[in-house]
Amino acid sequence: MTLQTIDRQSLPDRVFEQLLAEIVGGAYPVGSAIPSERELSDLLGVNRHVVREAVKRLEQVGLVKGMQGGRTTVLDYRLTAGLDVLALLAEHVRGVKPLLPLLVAALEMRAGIGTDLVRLCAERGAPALRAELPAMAEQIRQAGSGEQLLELDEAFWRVVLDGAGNIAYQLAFNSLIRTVHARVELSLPWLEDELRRSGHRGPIAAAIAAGDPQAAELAARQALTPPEDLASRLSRRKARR
Amino acid sequence: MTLQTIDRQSLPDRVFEQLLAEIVGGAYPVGSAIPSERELSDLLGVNRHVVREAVKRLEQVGLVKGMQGGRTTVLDYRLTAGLDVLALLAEHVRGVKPLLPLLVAALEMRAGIGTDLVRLCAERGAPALRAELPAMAEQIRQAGSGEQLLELDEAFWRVVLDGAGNIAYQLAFNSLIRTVHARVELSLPWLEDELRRSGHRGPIAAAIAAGDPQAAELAARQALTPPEDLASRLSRRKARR
DNA sequence: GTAGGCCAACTGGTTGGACCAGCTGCTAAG
DNA sequence: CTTAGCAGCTGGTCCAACCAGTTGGCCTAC
Repeated sequence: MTLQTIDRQSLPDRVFEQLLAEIVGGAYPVGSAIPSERELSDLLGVNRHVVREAVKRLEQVGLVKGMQGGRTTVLDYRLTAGLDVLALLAEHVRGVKPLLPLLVAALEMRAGIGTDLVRLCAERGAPALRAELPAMAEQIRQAGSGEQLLELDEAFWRVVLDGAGNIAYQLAFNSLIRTVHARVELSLPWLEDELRRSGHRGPIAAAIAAGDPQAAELAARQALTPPEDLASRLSRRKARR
Repeated sequence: MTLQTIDRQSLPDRVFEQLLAEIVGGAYPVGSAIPSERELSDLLGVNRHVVREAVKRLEQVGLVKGMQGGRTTVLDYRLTAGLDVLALLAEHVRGVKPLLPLLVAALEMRAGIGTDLVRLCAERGAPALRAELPAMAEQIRQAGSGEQLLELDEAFWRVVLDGAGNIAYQLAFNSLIRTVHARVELSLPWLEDELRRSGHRGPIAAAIAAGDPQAAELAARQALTPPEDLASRLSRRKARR
């Protein structure tokens, strides 16, 4: 038998997930009110403090808005939520149909900020730091495939992020990484494809190390731009499982 | 006397802010533990549930990590936090020195995703939607200056976001908007500058309406790229107050 | 002397119940 | 018919426990 880590979710976590699924699933339309804390407490058989914590989390990520005395109402997350919800959505959305657009959007954004990042890194990264990249790319090439690729690729980008020296990009990258990790079964095969297709980050690393912003940008664009048929390819993979 | 809205912050909000300021201020280095819930409860003269809620918020945004039985320790937010913290940092960081890099980073990111956005919108936005933009640009031109500019500019970008049809960018935009709004006194004058300098979104709107991705990208790059001396200009403004 | 297990004293997690504070809609007085 | 006001909701805060893990030191057994 294979042992696996048991997920020890706290009660508020589980309540949060249920409410999140209900909300993004459309059970509570924008503008409508979710059940009161006491009601949820009864319904879920859990203390009011617990549901309170869960609701507060929803509030913080921008999915609902509560006010003292009034009810807690559902917001349009596309207008109020920050990038952090993307991972939550990817993780808890049910069914492939609504999931694919999320992942494609994340990849598209990764491509956009990725090209900008390599340019910035090539322009202003410290030479010693930039010189590390080719070796890391070589490591990626040798890794071949598997979960280790995710780690190595992330490490590669963290160095680039360091070189670019932009905290906003750094934080956005964390959000995107979390989104991708939320669905490894979909994102890992795609990453393997991408790396194989584009020279395992080699061209990007070389251009940055050489301090050539234009070349780096070009290499990144070629490597990261999601192919036209990405959506269909991802869904085929999913269907094959 | 001029009346102003009184900020009715909840207790957890205020505790959260204090802890946030302490942490980003370096009072608790990465890896160290913050005081226990009971200790904070005593220290701040507030119920444990209140400090608990505040700590939970810190945990959710990725600034600390707690576990049952163990203490709650501080994380390196640059590695663990999502883009949502940027606004929190901008709002609660004290002093101009650490603030400016944050705003410059946000502007840089806005430029990066902005150029990508207008391209996507020009490529795949519905013609009717794209046709709205020139009129909105004209509105911006006529507005001249003032807080209304922020609203009009935001509305403009929301239409572009709609046309680009990328949820990740949409959410990231919300995070950036919040960052900018956190320091209106700095961001508004800069926005006025930018709009005046770049034709009040007119060139961008025209290119998108014409369905010309390359032209749109070029116009956005010219309009949004922060000038070299941005940091010094912002600080001079600040000093002048 | 040291490796090992065990226990006490922390930590955060959860519960119940009470009361405060503010919104909302019904209702009774004008 | 209008309107002031109260009743019954909502979320916000408090208190006082107890449960459930982690940690570190003591203390035994080798």
